[in-house]
Amino acid sequence: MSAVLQKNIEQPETVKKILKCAERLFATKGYDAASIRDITNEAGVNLASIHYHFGSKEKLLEELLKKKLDWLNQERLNALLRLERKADGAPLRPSSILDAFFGTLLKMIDDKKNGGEMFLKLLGRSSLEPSNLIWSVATNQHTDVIKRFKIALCKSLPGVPETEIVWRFHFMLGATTFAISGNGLPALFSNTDIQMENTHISQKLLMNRLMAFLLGGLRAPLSKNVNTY
Amino acid sequence: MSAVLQKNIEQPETVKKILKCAERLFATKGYDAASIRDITNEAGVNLASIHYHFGSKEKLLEELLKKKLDWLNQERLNALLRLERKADGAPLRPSSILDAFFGTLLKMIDDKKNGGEMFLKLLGRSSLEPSNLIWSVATNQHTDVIKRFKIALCKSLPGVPETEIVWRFHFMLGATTFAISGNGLPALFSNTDIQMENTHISQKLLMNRLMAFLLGGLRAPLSKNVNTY
DNA sequence: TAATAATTCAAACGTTTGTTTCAAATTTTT
DNA sequence: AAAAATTTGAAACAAACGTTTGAATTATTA
Repeated sequence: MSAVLQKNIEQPETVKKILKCAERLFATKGYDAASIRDITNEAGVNLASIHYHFGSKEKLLEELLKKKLDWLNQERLNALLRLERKADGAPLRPSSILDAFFGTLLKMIDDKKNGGEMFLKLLGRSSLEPSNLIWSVATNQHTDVIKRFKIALCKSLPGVPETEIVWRFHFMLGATTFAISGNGLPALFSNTDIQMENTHISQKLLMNRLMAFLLGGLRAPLSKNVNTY
Repeated sequence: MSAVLQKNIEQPETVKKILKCAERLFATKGYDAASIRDITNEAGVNLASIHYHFGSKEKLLEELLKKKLDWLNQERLNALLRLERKADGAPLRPSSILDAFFGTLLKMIDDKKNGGEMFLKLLGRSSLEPSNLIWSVATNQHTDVIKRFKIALCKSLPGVPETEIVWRFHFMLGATTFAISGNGLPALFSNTDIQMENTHISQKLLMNRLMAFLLGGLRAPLSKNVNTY
């Protein structure tokens, strides 16, 4: 009987090994370029085991993303609820909201045991891929979490139109994605006079830098022409 | 004799058709997913013509990116030089510099004739791809242009450390990339209460929004902890 | 117009891809 | 211990991939 049908009862050794290697290979080589032979070879399991345990290569990626996204958005929601409980009805500070949303994400970088950095690279890559698989695994739970953050931001920034906040949310996602998986800048400035601390980016330092940037962008004065559309 | 060796003498009809279709297909499906059969079929040319005219599929992508990047960075440089000539030695306003760099990029969206929007999507996608092909076509000319902008920003923002400016440059690139090729947000907020004008984003409106955000991020107060590294 | 070069064409090449098959091995249940 | 279900294993599958070939065709040159 195929194991695809019975889920979450236990995680056999083989499944764990596949998930771990698939995560790293998808992140480093990209989904298309990482073949299931690469994955099974590196995991030391049989070629057919991916189809046996997951059904297909695409299902494997979906499960990978879904599992971590579920966890991430639950963490985000918890952080937001904690803030709102403490604020007791009052609007939150924008920096607190960003910290709950993007800070929770960035904290995963240092989760080496669970391959946090690999996941973040994979997440960033998937966000721009045309197949849009990242959004196909977005459940109602995820969109609900996003919506709660949007509402919190609107309350936190009265006077800024909701549409504007949504756009800036979008921009912040882009900046964060590049901050995580952007291999662009180091390459761009290699062999020049800038020395980047890119061998291992300290999560705390990167987070401080990114947060200052995001907050500045989020709170930027509105363009005069925005409402003349 | 292979046409790969003799360049820029003229652009046969076949080459133009290939470039046009390849640009759109690479942008919409991604480099891996867009097969040379897709391209040649849609272009109405023979399967072998890609190898005859370009040498390989990868060379085709390289040529595609290189041609437009050359043009883009030349435009950027011209805009910057124009600003510096007018300023006559004085530091430029940050908004002017961002306008020269990112504004020049965003203007390409409306260049329908030359498939500007398709190129921008392709550019954004390529930036995060692990193969890092986008940086392999970066000539000295390109890095020189980037470096000039970095210097201009440093002059424009005394008191902000160069390293910080480089990072914020990185963040701005990410936000801009998502602004262009981010299919994330519309999907995220579909079926909700937000209506996005996403069928065709007005370049001018998007640019105003993005510029306000970038400028806010660039000029954000420095995080206290940044220099305690 | 004859000769030469450049281009197009259909067909096939050898790999690699994700997937399937079915028997062997292992684990679990009875 | 016997039986049943689950998991692994090696091999092969069909399809799609980028690439190559060599003859036919078109364009250029002499």
